[in-house]
Amino acid sequence: MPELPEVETVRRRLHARIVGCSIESVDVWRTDVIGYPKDWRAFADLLRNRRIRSVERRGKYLIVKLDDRVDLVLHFRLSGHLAIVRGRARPRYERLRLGLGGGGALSFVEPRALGRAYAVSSDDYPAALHGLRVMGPEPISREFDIPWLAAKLKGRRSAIKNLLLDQRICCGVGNIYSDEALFRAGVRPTRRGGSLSGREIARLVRSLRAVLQDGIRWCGTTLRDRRYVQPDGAVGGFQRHLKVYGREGKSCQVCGGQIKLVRVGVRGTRFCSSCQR
DNA sequence: CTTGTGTCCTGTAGGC
DNA sequence: TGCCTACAGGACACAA
Repeated sequence: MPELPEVETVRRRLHARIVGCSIESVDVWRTDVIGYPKDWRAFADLLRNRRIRSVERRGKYLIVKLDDRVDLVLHFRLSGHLAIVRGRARPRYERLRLGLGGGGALSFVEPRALGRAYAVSSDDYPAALHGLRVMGPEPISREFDIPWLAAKLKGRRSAIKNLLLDQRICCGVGNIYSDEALFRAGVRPTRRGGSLSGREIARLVRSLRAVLQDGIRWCGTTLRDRRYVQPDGAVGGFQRHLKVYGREGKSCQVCGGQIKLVRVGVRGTRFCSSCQR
């Protein structure tokens, strides 16, 4: 499940590989992964014969900037990834393919077909990508600071875990990094957002930054199901550094207690009941 | 405004 | 062995 560190890793790899290439062909194998425009032919027409100028990221969205102020925006949801491929062979679950010339192509692979691709001009953003418009600041930026998070948590009765997953509050964070950040901060995922002390909020801001930066440093988290791989097929390395996610029933590396699995809202949530209060 | 629930989708894991 | 069901997850629509 690509979260901020995974999408950022993909962004860096892709930037080095595809900037300057032109999109020579667009093949849409499954039309329901096209989020905007509604008509997949219009989507293809917007992208064809445009040159790739840069690859950027906002939260979990990957933004490929093209000529003439047209962007290709991708969201991988749970199981999507990109593959740089050569030749005519199609990866399993390829939903969209951009031919880049010289036999190379960028392939959008999405087994569950929940991920989406959008072709938007700058005017289209509000209509096409509401989530992007209301998204909060990047948690690894200066804008995401203690007063800002404190204001967002104030008076909130929802579990802090759910608030961290809210992209308007904490963009780029998903199930893995929210559990890891809460562990590092020593805060129980079930705590009501409004109940956190100033000290706890400060720890949480630091923990979120640190865990996301570590995730980027290790090129993301690839679990057994390989839902996230880099465009060249390489796996990430942060799974070796997870303290709670996927470790339910195992012992806490800090206190030796047993890592618990509970449900917070609809999400499976892992925590250590003695380290996190 | 906030909070909770249902929907999308399909491979995988579990029960029998 | 094989069928069936439940589940995972992020974003969003919608109800209360």
